[in-house]
Amino acid sequence: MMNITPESVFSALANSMRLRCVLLLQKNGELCVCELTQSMDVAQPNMSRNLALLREAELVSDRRDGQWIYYRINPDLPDWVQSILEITASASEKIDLYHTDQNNLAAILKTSSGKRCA
Amino acid sequence: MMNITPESVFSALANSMRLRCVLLLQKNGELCVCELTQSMDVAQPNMSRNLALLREAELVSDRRDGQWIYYRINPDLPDWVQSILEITASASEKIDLYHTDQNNLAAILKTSSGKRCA
DNA sequence: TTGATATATATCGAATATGATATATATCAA
DNA sequence: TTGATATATATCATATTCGATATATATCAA
Repeated sequence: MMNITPESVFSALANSMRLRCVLLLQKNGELCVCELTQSMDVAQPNMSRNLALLREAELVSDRRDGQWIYYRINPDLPDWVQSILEITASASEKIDLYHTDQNNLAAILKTSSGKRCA
Repeated sequence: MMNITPESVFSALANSMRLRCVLLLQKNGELCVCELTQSMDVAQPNMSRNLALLREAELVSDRRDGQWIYYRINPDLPDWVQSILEITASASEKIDLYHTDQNNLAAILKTSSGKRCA
């Protein structure tokens, strides 16, 4: 639909919540909305809305599996976008907030062994 | 003043005019405000305002030389930001608008041989 | 069918960003 | 000094973004 351009990529990533989503997805592969919502401790409609924006920017893609909708980094991203995401992930390692998200997610994934979400 | 973070970088670049400035500066080194303004054919206060935002985000630095204020890409950028700018420049080569800016600038630099601005 | 869960969408108000215009400041040249 | 040029800042109206809330949709299980 919409072409991926530097401006569209930067606009999509110029928001803390969307950036946190992208970092979690990049590090952990596919995640469902409730896992993202719980890891980041945000309101579900807000999460859905920002995931929709990331999807419209073509940075992520989704698939339904039963009740759950799994999001992942769009596997067909142009090389330059993938490079930007990798650089961003590496630069974000110094920032506490992202560690908290990752730790929360790890706890959720461990606890829910088998069944998703609480 | 303000720390450079992925979010601050993306916010600064998530605007067409600021992105065009950054690309021109990256490709041509130091440029004064009037050169940028004329190359991009935008209003001068708008240009100054967006350059100020880029400066506050620490993506560019400036120096005064007489009546002119020259902007350049901040030479002390962290490596990861420099990498993002390089990737962006390369990805932007397919986009016409940036070529127009560059061509306009080239014409201005050629014409004004010696003295800056019209 | 009913109820529960997961997710999306609509709406609204507050906050923020934006471009246009007017004005101020700084430098230079005469 | 005066006037011209280069740039910055202030103001304002509009547009966009954002989070919160309410509601709708979709799937599953009973």
